[in-house]
Amino acid sequence: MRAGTPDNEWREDCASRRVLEIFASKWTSMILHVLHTRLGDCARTGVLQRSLPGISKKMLTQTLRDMEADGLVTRRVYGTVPPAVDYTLTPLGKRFVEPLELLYGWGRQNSDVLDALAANRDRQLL
Amino acid sequence: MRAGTPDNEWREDCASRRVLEIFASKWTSMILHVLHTRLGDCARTGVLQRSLPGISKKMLTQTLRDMEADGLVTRRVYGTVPPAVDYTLTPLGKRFVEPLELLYGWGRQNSDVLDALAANRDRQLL
DNA sequence: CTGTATCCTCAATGATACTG
DNA sequence: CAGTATCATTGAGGATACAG
Repeated sequence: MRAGTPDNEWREDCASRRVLEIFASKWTSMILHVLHTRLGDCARTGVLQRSLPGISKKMLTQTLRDMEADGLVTRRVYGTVPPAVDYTLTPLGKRFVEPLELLYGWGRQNSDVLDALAANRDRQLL
Repeated sequence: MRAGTPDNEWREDCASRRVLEIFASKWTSMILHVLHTRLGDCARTGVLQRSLPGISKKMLTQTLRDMEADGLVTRRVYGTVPPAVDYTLTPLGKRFVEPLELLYGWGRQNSDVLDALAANRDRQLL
């Protein structure tokens, strides 16, 4: 597959496709969004969890660690008892908020299209 | 989870989140993109397959059928031998090209950010 | 040419309980 | 409070062979 792949914009590593891969994880986009728009780019673990109804402790930590590895957030540990940890959006992370909000903005302004799609899906459940 | 979910923008069915769900499937976005930007909104199965290096016949058909169910494309079968089938982007489908190209456009103009992310990931593989 | 039918694998996600 | 460790689930995606 690698050898036969044409040198065009459809390669696995083309810029366009990589944008979507970032948001492939179920929670990454929501963490970026809530962190930036509601929590001032920085928040403690507990605050994040309460801001993301439905997320489990496991997925929260796991996603945040992945984001840290990607350089999207910075993890700070305070040597207190009980322990306190917070996550801050990095400059790189902030840049990824841009395309995300672009998408969210489109969704908010085009809810009719999304509703039409949902209607089609419901009709399918006959 | 349903009962305890606050009535805010984080509900499973909020408009913003649904935009990303559309592109959750690995091939949907690429089919939309190639169909619109390179194939004049309509193409036969074989053409699509050759335009999407790496896709299997199974995933191609499956994704196209899902898109048809969603009202994104129209499937036309010609009673010829050998059989011919083509898929045409619906008006609804065309509207979903918009946010997709928005995202792709951002990616093309910000490849430096995507490269930075990739670099972080590589560094992680030490 | 187009599509179906199996079988298979693996990674993402979640539930639960435990630790410092 | 923050995080780790298991275990289980499940659905997406792919390989292959067959069919109309």
